[in-house]
Amino acid sequence: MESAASKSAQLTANAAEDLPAGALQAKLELAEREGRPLRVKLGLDPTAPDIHLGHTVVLTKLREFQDQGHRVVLIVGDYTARVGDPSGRSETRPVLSPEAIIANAQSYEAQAGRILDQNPERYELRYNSEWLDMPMAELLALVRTTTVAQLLEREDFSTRYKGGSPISVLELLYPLMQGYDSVAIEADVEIGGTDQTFNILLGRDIQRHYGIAEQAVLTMPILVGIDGVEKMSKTKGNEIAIESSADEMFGRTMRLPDEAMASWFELLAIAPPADGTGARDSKVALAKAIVMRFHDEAAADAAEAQFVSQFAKHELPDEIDEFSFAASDGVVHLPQALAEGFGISRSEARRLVEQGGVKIDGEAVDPAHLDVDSGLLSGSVVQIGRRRFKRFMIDR
RNA sequence: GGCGGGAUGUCCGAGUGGUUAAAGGAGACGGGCUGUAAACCCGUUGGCUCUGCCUACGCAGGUUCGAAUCCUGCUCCCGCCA
Repeated sequence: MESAASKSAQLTANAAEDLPAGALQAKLELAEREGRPLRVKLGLDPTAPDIHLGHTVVLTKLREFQDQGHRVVLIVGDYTARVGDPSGRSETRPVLSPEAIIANAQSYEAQAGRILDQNPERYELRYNSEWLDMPMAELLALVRTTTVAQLLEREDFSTRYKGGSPISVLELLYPLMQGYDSVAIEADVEIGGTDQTFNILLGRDIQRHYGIAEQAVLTMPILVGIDGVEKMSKTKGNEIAIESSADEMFGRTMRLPDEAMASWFELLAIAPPADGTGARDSKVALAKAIVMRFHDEAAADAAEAQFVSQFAKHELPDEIDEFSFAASDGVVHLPQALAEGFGISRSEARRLVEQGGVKIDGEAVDPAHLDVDSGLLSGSVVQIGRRRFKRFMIDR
């Protein structure tokens, strides 16, 4: 049987920090001694309904715990989402309606099932409203576990405080509530991104105040988005959703800056190509591996072929959505048709035409001729830039 | 309770009566180059029935030939002192 030390080493291999040092290994030893699985906690912020690669970094780590026989406890922060987590943000997040939170959580759980083992032996899902919707007296008991000075140690709080930016009491409460989650479910280990380090560590203090064994902390590095700079997130538009199509996954991966590739290979636990492989080929390998993970090998090959034909050879994509346009007098005013077909404004359509960004069947549109014969346009492929295509069909 | 500061376009941020659809930056988008990378160059970035018109600088009203800029009221936000 594998030793706790080697299991621990395996789990911390691509992690950012294992706090306090050795705590994880101690927990693993404890589990062995007591012959029980560890309860490994992950808090979910139910604001974004779609799981993207950034989420999978932590989920994959949880899966490793499951594969070692431990039990994952997902906490849907339905109650805390009414507060807003200020992590890494300079401003307060908007609050969500209870309906939206539940819908998001369900969608999240369904998608998380693609990575996690949802066998009840190894998996548990809880909503923190279950215990956070507490009487005032209990809240006060929670609040007295922590001092303001402790909270202000958190970097973004202290930065904002020093800079004279607002910090609401509600935000200060967030780490306390998250910590109480660990009390409620008696977490042995809590996992999160490095931006959660403070919150997770504070959870230990709170557990101690409640007379519960302190959790081990394991943080994972943050995966940058396809812009190569910012944390992957849907609001920044730099994400790759695990539900997206093979072509989209492939294409979006290819837009990743070279410098970010190494971190993607590591955090997504994809074997990097042999030394000496060129940057572009490495990226292709990365893109294929990602597609393979969420689709299959055939899809990955197809996506690569599609990519090569479309972007290297400048051929049309295999599948082009149709757009039916209405034509009166047998003439179509292009800005209007483009606006309707691509969901942009007419002014924007005009600008694109002027800049030579609009092509009909591969021919750049002449800005002087914005009215085109509807019969000629019908059946043509209209393209904006490199990535947007629509087959225009006359609507009889 | 007292004092002070603020609300501008996707974001940040200039602008205190007149070529201001609003400097500059970021981001984004289009073109060139290319590996849908980076770097670099050029251009665009409120809407429209587009040599012009409409809308826009927290909300409402007012002064003025003319206001994001001045006045009044309102809403919201923030800091400091207590």
